[in-house]
Amino acid sequence: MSEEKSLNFIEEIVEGDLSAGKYKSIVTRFPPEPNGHLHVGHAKSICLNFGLAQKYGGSTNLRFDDTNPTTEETQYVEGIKEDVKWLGFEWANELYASDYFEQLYGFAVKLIEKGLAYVDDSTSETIAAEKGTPTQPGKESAYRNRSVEENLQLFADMRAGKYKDGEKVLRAKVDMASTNMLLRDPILYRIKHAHHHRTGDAWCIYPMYDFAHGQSDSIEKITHSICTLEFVSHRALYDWLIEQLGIFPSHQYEFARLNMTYTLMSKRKLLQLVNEKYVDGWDDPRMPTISAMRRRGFTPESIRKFCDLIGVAKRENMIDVGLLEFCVREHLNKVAQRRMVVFDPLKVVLTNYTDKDETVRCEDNPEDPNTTYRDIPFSGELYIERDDFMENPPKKFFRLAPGQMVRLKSAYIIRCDDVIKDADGNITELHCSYLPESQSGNDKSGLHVKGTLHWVSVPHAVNAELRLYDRLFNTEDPASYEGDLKDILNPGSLQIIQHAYAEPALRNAKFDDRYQFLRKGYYTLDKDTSEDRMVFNRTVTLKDTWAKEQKK
RNA sequence: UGGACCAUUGUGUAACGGUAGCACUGCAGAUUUUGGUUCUGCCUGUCUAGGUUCGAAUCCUAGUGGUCCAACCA
Repeated sequence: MSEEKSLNFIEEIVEGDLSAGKYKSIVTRFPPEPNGHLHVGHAKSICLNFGLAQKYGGSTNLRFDDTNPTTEETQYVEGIKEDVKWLGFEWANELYASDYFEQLYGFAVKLIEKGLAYVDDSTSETIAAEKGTPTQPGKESAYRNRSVEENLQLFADMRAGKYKDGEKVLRAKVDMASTNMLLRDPILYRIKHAHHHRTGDAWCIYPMYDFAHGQSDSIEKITHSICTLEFVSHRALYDWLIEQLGIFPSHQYEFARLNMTYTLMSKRKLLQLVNEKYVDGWDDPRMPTISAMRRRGFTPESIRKFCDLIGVAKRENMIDVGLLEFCVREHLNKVAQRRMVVFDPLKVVLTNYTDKDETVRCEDNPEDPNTTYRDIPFSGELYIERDDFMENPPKKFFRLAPGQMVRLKSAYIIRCDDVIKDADGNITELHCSYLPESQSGNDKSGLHVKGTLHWVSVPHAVNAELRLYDRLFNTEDPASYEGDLKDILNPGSLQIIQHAYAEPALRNAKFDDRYQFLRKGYYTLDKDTSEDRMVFNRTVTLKDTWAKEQKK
């Protein structure tokens, strides 16, 4: 029996509408503005919109809200499409608000004819001043009562390019005294002599969000138009315009956007990080963008799982970034190929090992019942992790120490006999003896050791560069920090290990392969990899209870 | 100081007038040739005050707290 999963409030609305017969099927949309790249907050919205249509048998449009030509670029359109696809969703139609410019113009004319819109010659300063404040009513514009004919002519002249930017606007005539600021004669059209990424120079007037979004929804017969909480007060205008225009009544529902600890979600600030070179582009693996998470090695499955776990509600929230990491680990644990890589080498010489061409067999993924195996070359000179050895170990240190034994993963048990140091007292290598009868899978030693270490054979080791990422900010809520962003950047957010020693199987690593470097973390090949240099990104570390124990 | 929306363990999210549950985190233990995984157990919560009701997290009122609204941005 599968357990009944409770519905979120939007699913309840949809189920209510469906069972009441209000709609036969639903239509949703994901409406990004192509002025930046998508981030994990958008992923929440994507999963919600596409997920709803999937669950209830409907369809979802991808609609670019491209009504502001000065900030929007085709480059972003392409990036957004790639991101949505990568997340695993298919849109029914690829649409653009700019497809509707002619229709929208017609809607505006209709409003003018109904006496519900007028051309205003006021400067933006005047309009702002007359708008009033949340506690004081606004003042009606001197141009508010122009005749329908005059408005029609003026609006046509606006379109014809007779005026300069900012000289005139088209405003709705609603209520300057409304307690809802958005109803105080909102601007519908403004003049912008700017090149549009799709319509080129065909237009010099562009509709505002409020006169494009709801109308586009209506044109596409969107049944459930889902957006974030800051649009709650827009809903009154949304409904008013649809009613006055007498067009298909789409309905808007609002949910709380995603906030996550240690991460910035504002497109403006993310752009700033890119422009001021605090990160290396939109897909720098430390960014919360979809493209960055992809490059870093997150899987679409794990992001979808995350979006499922965080839920959908109207309460402001702050999700622990650890939950995202949990979802990534959970999925990667199931699919990642295990490999051994030594980050900070300490040489181990097996004094009783007589050279033979030996390989040891190791499963690629113990979580996979159908796991494949690979042969790893073994030899008398090995690298282990420097911090897997301690000369004076504390209690419960299950790794290597003088006289102590550990198992080398998939190979033998070894004992540390001698610690070799240079003139300055630095440990340069360890002399150990191995127990031939302790061979992995064929252990007749009768011993059982607490610790198992990863290792790499010195003569067979291949070189790789490792990029270890940590949170970009050192404050839990960077969005609420008011000073300079660079003051809260985590200086250790990127640590590069130039020369790590990897087992030879890694030489065949391909892009999109997911690896678990044993006892270290999950890694994936970075696009900076070239013929002569392999670069791996750390997707996320493994849980490390030993590190936690030590902090106590 | 106007209006709108919101308030459940540390963080999220359920409970639709009838036993406050789930996940993450944290803690303790078992298993483990990854101090990973897996498994078991445990901790912590209904913003406050009134009211309605046999019974309130749920409904009502007031208060308190948070978020949003005065871009020719979306």
